[in-house]
Amino acid sequence: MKKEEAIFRDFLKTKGLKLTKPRRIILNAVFSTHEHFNVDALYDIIRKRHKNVSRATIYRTMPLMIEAGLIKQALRCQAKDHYEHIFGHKSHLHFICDKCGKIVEKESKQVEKIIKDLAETEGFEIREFNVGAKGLCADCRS
Amino acid sequence: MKKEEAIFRDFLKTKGLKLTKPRRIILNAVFSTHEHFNVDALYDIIRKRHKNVSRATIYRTMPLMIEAGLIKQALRCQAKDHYEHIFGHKSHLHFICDKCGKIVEKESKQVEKIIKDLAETEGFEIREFNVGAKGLCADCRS
DNA sequence: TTTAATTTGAGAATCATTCGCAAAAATAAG
DNA sequence: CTTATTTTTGCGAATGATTCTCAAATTAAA
Ligand SMILES: [Mn+2]
Ligand SMILES: [Mn+2]
Ligand SMILES: [Zn+2]
Ligand SMILES: [Zn+2]
Repeated sequence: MKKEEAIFRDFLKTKGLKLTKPRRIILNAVFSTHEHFNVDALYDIIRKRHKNVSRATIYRTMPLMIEAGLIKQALRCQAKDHYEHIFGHKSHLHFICDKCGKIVEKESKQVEKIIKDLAETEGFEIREFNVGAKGLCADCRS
Repeated sequence: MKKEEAIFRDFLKTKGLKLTKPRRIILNAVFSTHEHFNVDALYDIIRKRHKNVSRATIYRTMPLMIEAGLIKQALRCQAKDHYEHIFGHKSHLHFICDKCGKIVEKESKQVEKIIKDLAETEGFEIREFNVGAKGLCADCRS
């Protein structure tokens, strides 16, 4: 059993929930990608594998995987929520190109540290960072 | 004429657009608040003043005011886009409480500087920062 | 196998935002 | 002050992502 599956199973158990077949299929789809994804993308991946899971179930599963600490809401693009892995990935910030939609990722321990400190002085408990900027990517500028 | 109106008028002129009555009403509503606002909130403010502007027009005006540099998309809350002033306000980051919805603002020149530098090395031109975190506010933790 | 609790799929319902279009307003010209 | 041209507006319909409802299916326990 893959590590993320163990994490998910354990999380579900603490909530009195079950690691069902559809949930396992969704989990595999989620961790088969290495980019940002949205519900429709997962739906397509699952269909291509000749599995069948309804969109409703995918929608219902995202918050569970977020609460389990496996994924997070990364950004909103084309009116859709996009997610990304947390498990096995470093935190980073996003530069989103308004013109072509491209997303550039950058790491910065510093930014995160500063935000953490600010949160602490405020008594705020951070669950999910959301750091980035919108604008024009290098290609679209020229 | 207030400064923001002059800015808006000048911006519109460069685009061959007109500073109409509805646009002026919306502008006043926008700058009558000093908090984050959404389209419905503006609609209510306008109605209370016995003016009448359709939601469609408000929706159409937001992108104009953004491009004019007067406001920005601040965050998304309860499935609605929320905006805030840029003109006359310092840039800041948002801590959003998942439980009660409260938003705490914090300034940090440092964070902005680091992000700017990262963008520069990437050749990315920033138009709008989006920095913050979601979690639990001090009140909701206890 | 029986039972009780949870989950699922299908489609309907929501709801913010966008669109289409004919009527109104703004601006320029005469 | 007209007339002509362009832009804008309001209305309501359309869109589309997400959520909800609920009966049937699955799961795990007894
Ligand atoms: Mn990312
Ligand atoms: Mn703010
Ligand atoms: Zn681009
Ligand atoms: Zn709170």
